[in-house]
Amino acid sequence: MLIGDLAQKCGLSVDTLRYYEKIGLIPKPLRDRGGRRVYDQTILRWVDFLDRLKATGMGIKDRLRYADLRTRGAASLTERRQMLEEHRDKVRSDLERLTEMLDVLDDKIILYRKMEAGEAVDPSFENCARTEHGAQ
Amino acid sequence: MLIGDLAQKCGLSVDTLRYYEKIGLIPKPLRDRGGRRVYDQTILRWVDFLDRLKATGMGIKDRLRYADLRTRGAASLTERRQMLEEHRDKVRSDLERLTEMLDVLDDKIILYRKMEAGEAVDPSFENCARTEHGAQ
DNA sequence: GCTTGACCTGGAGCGCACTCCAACTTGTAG
DNA sequence: CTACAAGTTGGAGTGCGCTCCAGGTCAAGC
Repeated sequence: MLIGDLAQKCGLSVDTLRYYEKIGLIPKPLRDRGGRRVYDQTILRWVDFLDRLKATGMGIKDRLRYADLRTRGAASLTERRQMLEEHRDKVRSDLERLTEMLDVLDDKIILYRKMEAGEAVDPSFENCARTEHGAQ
Repeated sequence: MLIGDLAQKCGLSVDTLRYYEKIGLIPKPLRDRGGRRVYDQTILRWVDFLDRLKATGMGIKDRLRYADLRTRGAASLTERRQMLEEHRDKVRSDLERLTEMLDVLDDKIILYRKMEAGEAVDPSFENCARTEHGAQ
């Protein structure tokens, strides 16, 4: 599998893959006679997992740290688990914050609908800590 | 309320507040005789709301767009509602993705624990699309 | 043999979102 | 009156995460 195929399969650009290799996020692949990178299937799982870490808000430094641990093999299992546990906790609290915000958004959307309908809005909404109406 | 007080109350730095003003995210406040910015309480709700939009992944461009609409007053209610609805949908799908990822993390952490305990791991995990073990 | 397209490298550039700095003015406490 | 903390400005710098570019090589199809 050449870099273009991998890019297509994992949804990253060729440039991004080379960038990831440069900073050490993905291991250096073998090369063919012509010097082209040749990947095997296993890289796909790794790239996908990296993508999940990224999608859940893990920055490049921590992903690098994790990638580095990974290259150390089984000896780093415990450290990796600890990283994942910390990250999981972070994701959990992100989830809570997001859920909360979803409610705020829903409330606000309902309020806007009412205002659009010309309904008189309870003036106390002015003092609702979760509301920013902005109708000046 | 001077800029330092506001900064403390809303948890942003003085520099960030001035930056937000510069790019148009927050309205230009009145000034006192000495040229210092003087904020009233209402700014707090707005800054908090902006912060929520940011915390839920709305970029600066969209926050700017929203801020701009806000300055137009009631005439922009519908557009603002539409923006919020779109954003809410995005947040909802983020939530789903995050929840899914949480499961992946939990699975992986459990797997790591087992591996740490020296348990033989079902070789089929190699082929589990959601798993990236990295134990080389 | 030649064209075409995918690959290679090193390095520059970019958008976001701040963050810091120098040099200056102003308000307040002792 | 003086010291100093906190404010002001314009502009430069930072870190992240890519993204693009020039100039070159290589492999495969016609």
